[in-house]
Amino acid sequence: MSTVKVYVGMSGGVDSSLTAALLVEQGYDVTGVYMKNWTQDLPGMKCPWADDLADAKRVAVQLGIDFKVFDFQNGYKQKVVDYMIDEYKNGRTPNPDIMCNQEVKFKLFLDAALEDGADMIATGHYAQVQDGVLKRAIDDNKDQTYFLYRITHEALQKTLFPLGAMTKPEVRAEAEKRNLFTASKKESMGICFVGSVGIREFLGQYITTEPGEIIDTQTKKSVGQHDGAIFFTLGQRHGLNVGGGLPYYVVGKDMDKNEVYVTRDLNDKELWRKQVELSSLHWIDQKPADGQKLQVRMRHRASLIDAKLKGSTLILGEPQRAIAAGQSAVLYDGQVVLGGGII
RNA sequence: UGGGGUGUGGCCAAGUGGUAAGGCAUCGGUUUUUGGUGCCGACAUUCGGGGGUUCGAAUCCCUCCACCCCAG
Repeated sequence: MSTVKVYVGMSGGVDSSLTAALLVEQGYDVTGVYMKNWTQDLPGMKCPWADDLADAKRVAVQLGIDFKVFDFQNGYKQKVVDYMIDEYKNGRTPNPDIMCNQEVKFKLFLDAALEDGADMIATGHYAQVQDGVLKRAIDDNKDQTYFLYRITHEALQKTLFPLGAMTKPEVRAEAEKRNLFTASKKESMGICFVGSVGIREFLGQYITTEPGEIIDTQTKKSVGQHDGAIFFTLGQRHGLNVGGGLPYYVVGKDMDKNEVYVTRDLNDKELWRKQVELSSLHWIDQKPADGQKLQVRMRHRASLIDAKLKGSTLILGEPQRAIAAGQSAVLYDGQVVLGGGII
């Protein structure tokens, strides 16, 4: 039988570098692909993508595999960046990385790879896949399934996650053992295209904002002014610039009035939810039964908590803090990722 | 220009003779793919101004200034 052709998404980090190395060792016909996503080139700001591309290429050369660059700038801008900006405009708090996986990595990239002759794709995600079923990674600490719940069953059938059974320290060690150029590269964080600018400044470039009142819900009085309600999300503490006494936390906002509501009460009802409505439900394999006992993760790296889904209402076993509209609830049945929805 | 009160870093606030707590905010770092949270660190040579007493004062005295309350 002929060898399976796998296209590996290489970001220039350790994880995807080792992913490619492992696949080569396992006998696959590997091609490295750097996805050129949309970035914002600001004067005076150094964009790391060029370095990442160079790193990815360097590793590919090291491994002796083919290397390509796929340009997804337009798709990425439309599906991820614009989505994010729109959500913020509507007063919500989106998760662009989930959208990036759904729309770019496991759609655009997958399609482009297949078109280019690949049989499968692979990425350095910490997750496991088995017969099109997504499962949590062995390394609980690194599990990235939260970001992957909106991938389709079909896409997963053509996907490999070679790192799913490894822990991060093992990955580092194996990368070092192979002298991969990226072995000790620092972990990347934050929204890639926003870079070091910060979400505030980024949004500020696409949306004109006006100052508005910050209102204490306990006293109903204004305690200060903000520079745009769009910049604040549920549970947020910093950036209000209001001093004195105890800290204030955002408990809500009114985009039309451009008002941000805050409280000093850590137990404020708005801050703790035990029930949330989900929309845009997505199931990888099949929908769980109504009322079935499940586990849910309300944010990346949060622990799994018991929950039940009735219709589109998610009932949590214990109250969760600062569950903002636009964020995702990802449902699990043990190790299996069922899918989830947007709050 | 009658009586009372207050004035400590951007904000709140300890400290009443012994050489400026703490909190909030802010800034930086960190939590190893979102927002946010949390955590760690930095942050007043100076206590409304000016004199004086004292070995030594934010703390005592004098005086000026500012603000608040009550009265009229």
